[in-house]
Amino acid sequence: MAGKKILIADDEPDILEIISYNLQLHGYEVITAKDGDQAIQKAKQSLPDLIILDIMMPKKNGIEVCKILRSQPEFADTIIVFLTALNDELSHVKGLEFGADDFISKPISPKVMVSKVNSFFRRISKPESNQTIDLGDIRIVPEEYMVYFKGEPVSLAKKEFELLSYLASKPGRVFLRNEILNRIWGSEVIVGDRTIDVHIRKIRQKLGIDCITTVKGVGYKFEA
Amino acid sequence: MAGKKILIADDEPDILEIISYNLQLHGYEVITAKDGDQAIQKAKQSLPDLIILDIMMPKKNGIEVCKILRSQPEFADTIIVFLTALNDELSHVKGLEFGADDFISKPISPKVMVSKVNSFFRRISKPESNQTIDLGDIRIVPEEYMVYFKGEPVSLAKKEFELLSYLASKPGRVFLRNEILNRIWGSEVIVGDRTIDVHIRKIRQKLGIDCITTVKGVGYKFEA
DNA sequence: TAGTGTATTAACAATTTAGTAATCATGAAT
DNA sequence: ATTCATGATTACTAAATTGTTAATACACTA
Repeated sequence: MAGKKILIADDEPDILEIISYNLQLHGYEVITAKDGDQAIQKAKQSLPDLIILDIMMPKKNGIEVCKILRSQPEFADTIIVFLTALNDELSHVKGLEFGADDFISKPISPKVMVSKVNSFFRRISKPESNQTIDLGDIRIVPEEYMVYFKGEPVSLAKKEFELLSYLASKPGRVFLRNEILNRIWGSEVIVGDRTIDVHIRKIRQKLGIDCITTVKGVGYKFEA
Repeated sequence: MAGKKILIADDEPDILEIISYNLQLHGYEVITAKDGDQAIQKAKQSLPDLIILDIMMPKKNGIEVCKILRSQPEFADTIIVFLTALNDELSHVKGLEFGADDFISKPISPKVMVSKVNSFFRRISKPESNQTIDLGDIRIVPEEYMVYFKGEPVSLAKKEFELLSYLASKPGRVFLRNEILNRIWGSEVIVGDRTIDVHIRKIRQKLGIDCITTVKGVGYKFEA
């Protein structure tokens, strides 16, 4: 795990200090930020592997920060997690809707924090992009450029296939329109606003079921 | 895929019955076992090509069975997969540690099961380049530089033969145009854009059936 | 309830990509 | 020397994919 960079943004200096001390002890390189704007600025500057955002922060809150970062291509593979109050279900839901990968509930002990962080990296270290994805009735086989729904082969066009694979790579997680554009079309190409929608539509049509959920104003997510 | 032997071990007779019925329909020979000990005993006796183990079984659980089988040389090349509850991450990790090749999540429909099983065998089908390839109506004999369609010899030119053999070496798998160029023409030679197409066309013509599927924007794949 | 912003949809246009047939170059076989 | 098969190229056609547009539909807010 050594050498991984972690950015932590929280407006309470005590928390920042305790957490960063403990993460450093375990060989992580820690960058801190005390508000939303600083978080964005430092993130761009140091390109961390993991970003931990408190939801409640001055300047910009965690969700806004996440949204902004996620729409930049360089943060496509960065793990972003939120710090939330223990029973703040709402934030949990919203967070996933804005492209977060996971949550950590406050209050949290340093020990638990470290072990969670470890597990993030463990989990991430194997995102084999052309591995078969298997979720209940839907199976996506990149090697064959084929999707199977309840065992029946469904043939999707290239863009459709790429789009579906991308969304399905992290079921439940919302991908912002910008993220999708960056990933599927590349950051140079510019396509119209409705292009994604149309491809999504075709996928829904061909698969026959709606495994892709729209999150208005944000993006799309895959759900089994 | 015909003639492949599959051993299924599960303690629920219903599951056993449904799955084995469906696999038999597709030409597989199925052996069943209702607990861990029986699974081991029947595996040794019939040497199946694929073993499907439920994790939770009486006598010995799936992981134990897998461990024991893997320690015997005759099961080194056998595909072993686990049946697990959908989100049982732990079993997944443990399973891989003990030599499982893959997982099938429960609940599973017969159709999905059959298509997964098919793809296991497809994946395994050895890429020995000058071995006779035998797929349904088509037989490719490298040492004769000959292809037989329903027993009738079809003579292909060298490039055509190489191309077909290459594609047929992994049925179902899509080969990118670039992969094909590198393999058949070599990386130094550069040939025009339409060259592959023309050769593909000749193969399709000579064989009379379309066993080669085009994946637009990607490449070609062989399908029986 | 009208108004705003956003997504869905279908029809269409543009573009990209593959299929085809004719042609040429090469070299082996007659 | 001529014929023939192979393999590559070309220019053209056909088809599928991909992107755009414009007309709704939908949800939320004022």
